[in-house]
Amino acid sequence: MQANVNLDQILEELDATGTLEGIQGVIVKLRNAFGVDHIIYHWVDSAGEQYGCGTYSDEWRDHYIAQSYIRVDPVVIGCFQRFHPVDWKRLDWSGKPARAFLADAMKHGVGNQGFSIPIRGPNGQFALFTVNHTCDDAEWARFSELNSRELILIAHYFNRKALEFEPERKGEQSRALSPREIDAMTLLAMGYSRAQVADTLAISEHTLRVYIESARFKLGAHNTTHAVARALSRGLIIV
Amino acid sequence: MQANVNLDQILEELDATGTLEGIQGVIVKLRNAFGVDHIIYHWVDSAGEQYGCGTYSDEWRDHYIAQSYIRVDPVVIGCFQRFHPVDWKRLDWSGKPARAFLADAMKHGVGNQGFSIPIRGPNGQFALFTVNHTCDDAEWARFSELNSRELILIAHYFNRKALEFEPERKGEQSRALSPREIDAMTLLAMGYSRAQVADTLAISEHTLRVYIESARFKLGAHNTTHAVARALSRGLIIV
DNA sequence: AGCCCCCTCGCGCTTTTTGGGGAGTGGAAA
DNA sequence: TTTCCACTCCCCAAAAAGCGCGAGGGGGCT
Repeated sequence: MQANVNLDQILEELDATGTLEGIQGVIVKLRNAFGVDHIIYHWVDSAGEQYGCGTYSDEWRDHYIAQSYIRVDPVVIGCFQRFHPVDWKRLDWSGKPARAFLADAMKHGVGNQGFSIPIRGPNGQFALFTVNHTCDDAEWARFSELNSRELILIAHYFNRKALEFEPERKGEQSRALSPREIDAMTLLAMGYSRAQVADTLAISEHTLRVYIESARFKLGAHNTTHAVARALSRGLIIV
Repeated sequence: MQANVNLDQILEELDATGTLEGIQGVIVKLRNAFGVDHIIYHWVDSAGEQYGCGTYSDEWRDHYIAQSYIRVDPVVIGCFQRFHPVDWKRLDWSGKPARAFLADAMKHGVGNQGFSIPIRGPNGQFALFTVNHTCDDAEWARFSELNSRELILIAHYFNRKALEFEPERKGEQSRALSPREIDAMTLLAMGYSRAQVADTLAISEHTLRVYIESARFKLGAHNTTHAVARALSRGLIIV
């Protein structure tokens, strides 16, 4: 295990690729460069959709999905509440399902040492970049200390690339909301009732209603809650 | 403007500090090291609370907050929908309020060139790390290309530090939603009416109501729309 | 000048949502 | 074992949201 990596070159190659196969190729190169067992980029969508890319065996990946391990995996759970990269040893493996999961993972060739970086994008996107290896604690500590910064950057670039593959971002361009509509949506998102919003904006409740309906129409929303949700996830309003 | 920075040393110092003043000191050092006009770390809370740290003048900061510029600022709005660092020139400054904001900003000593990095943490936390300067486009392009990676890393470390200071993170760790509550919130955010949600989840509408109320309670929300908005901005659900 | 959009306001009506109760199961943790 | 919590079901009255019909002034763009 040695960190003999030309970061620039790898990031450039990642940047240049336009296919999933290309990304997979970069991952393999990265693994070889770092001299570790596995590198995985794991995209987690809360709708239950997952998209993975990495050097784990196909069996393990399929097994992971089939078992819904994502709801058990301490790496995912732990990283989801953290910001900084985390060593697997510092996670909570005490639960019974967690230990069963770990045993199962090792049986499928997952190494005993791991280092995962949580990454978050717009609209609640969440992903994990993981480096996995088999070695003793001291060696692993040395490795992760040496390379953590490079790995953070690599994780960042991977996610940036992954977001490019996100399908619907470009097609769905909605008209921008008017200032009053933004006010209305914002206050509604803050929990105000229509009466309170109208009062806050110093307009009649009917006028407010017009704004809400107009915003709903522009956003293609079925109801107020939907409109607020869309405005939020499109970044049109900030609460 | 020169990039004569000892990244390791600065990050170490940041890591070692335990006070806001210390962070402020690191920012000033960073600014001097990079030789730019301003460096700002700007935290935007899901409750609308802001917390800033940087070299902008106090007047500008207070003015920014007083004017609720956060809802106008194209940097905030633009970064909120993006993942990768963004040059201010690539943002949409066409709106009238945006231009007024820009003029106001420049009057308060904000430079014409900027480079902002969006950062996201757990529970929908969002922050911006910004480098600001006054120079021509070519020089700025050279600078940002040279330093973008270092800046990403620095932004990452700043946010990590900022999360340590977050007071209520530990106290007000809003209880996570139960699976059914997440289902309910998600479907509501997708625009379904209660009847449709109940139907989709194959439960009675009354039962659904219990979930919604429970979720509302857990999220400290005044009404359903508020609950959905909070769940969204905390990253508990994704639409 | 005409068009389109933004802002503002009115009344009445139907449907949906909400808030106040209460009640029972099963599983997991203390 | 008891005590939580998640999950399921029910009634009723009040509040809120949605939908229909209107109306007019102002600003900007072509």
